[in-house]
Amino acid sequence: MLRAGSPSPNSFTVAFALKACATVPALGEGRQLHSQAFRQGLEPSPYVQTGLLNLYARCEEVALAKSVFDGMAEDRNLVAWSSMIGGYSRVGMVNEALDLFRDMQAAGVNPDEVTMVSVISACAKAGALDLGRSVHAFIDRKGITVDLELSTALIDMYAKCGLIERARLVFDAMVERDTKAWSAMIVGLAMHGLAEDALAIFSRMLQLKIRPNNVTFIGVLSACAHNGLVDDGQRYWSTMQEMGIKASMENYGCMVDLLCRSGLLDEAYSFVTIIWRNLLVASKSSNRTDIVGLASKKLFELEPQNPENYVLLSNLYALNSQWDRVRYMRKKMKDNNVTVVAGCSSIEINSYLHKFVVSDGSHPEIKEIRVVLREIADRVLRSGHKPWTAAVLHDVGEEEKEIALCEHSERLAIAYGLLKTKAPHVIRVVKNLRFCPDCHEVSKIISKSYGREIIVRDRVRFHRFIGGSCSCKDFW
DNA sequence: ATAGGGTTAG
Repeated sequence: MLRAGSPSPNSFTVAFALKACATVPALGEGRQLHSQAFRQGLEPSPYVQTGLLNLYARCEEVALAKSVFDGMAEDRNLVAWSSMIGGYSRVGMVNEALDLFRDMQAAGVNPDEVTMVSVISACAKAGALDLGRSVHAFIDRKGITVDLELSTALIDMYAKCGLIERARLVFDAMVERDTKAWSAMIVGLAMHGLAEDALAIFSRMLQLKIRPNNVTFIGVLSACAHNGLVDDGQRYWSTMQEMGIKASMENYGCMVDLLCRSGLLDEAYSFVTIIWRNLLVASKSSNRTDIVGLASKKLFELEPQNPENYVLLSNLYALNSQWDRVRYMRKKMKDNNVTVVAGCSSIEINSYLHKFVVSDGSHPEIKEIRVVLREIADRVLRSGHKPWTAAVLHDVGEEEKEIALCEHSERLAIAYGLLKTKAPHVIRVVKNLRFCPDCHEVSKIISKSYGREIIVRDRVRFHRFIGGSCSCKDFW
């Protein structure tokens, strides 16, 4: 159209083209459209504005989205607010999303079900149960329609926040369910180790002729993996092929996991050679140094710049007290100019999320937090644990321990929780860092010495520690 | 004829 020279695009044309870019998403093309719109003088149109805002929000360019949003000043309507909140939610900037949600109400704009999807999904990402519950109450109070998408977001939120029963209630109340809704429920149940329920739901889904997709099978296969159902898992894998559903990288990963957990390491190895990293994770506790060596070699050949590989292998060595190798990994990272984005733990107190990263001294109450860490260490020592375990809980001088273990984000978050919350007795910590070998052991010990329940959620599922007993099915 | 939303292993 531009090449033909006529007709000239108008605000409709640009808005539609922007939507296309947002859907792909295609940031480069979108930016060209932005300048095109500017040259054509179409930028002031509210539809072009929200088109641009949404383009940047969907491309996870929150700074750009925010600048468009700020430029809209008086023209901010429901769509603009929702799109911006969705942008923050998408990149995990939960507090920003929720602040904006409050600003929106203060500005007198009433949220609708689309807005609430982003808000609920922000709570899900954060594992913020109290917030999520109060937002759900808000939805009911305002009479906002809980439609298909919002129900799915609620299922996901309750599942990720640990209330699988509530997730189930939302699912059961739905009048219409599509593939994503079923998948959210199945993945949620799998995450909680409820394989039987997950598989029952899946077979109901098939009976109702709802077509599953690869995400559904992630739930199904991980449910099998968590519960040692190798044969079932392999059967579902065939089902997936028979249904013509193309396996994603994650699906392959589930299979490797499934086989490794049942001790079938050699089968996993030959199952698919491209999933070297999964193999590396799974061979952590297998003493198969041959597989560890080969997989890490392959990994570094394939992805020399991916910090996860270095962290994973470093933690693996730390777990086996091979400190010279840990040091070597650090050096190798430095030499290859690889930097790690620190893992983050967060804890929700009075509807606000406090985030911690490893060795982070920037928290305003860090002094008090360190006091609690020391107090925890004392208690742990008194309750008969090895000095080493206690040393893990607060800063240690010895280089080796320091490398692997000092002031983990999770411990900082737990200490802060103990500092700020007397009741209820449950501490919920959300953790992003993967491949962390010692966290769950330590959480269990802290839980026992304080007689308080600590729930740690990582990307995998919940680990519940109650006074020393552990309901986690395959506690490492 | 125009805008915003949900599920993804370890």
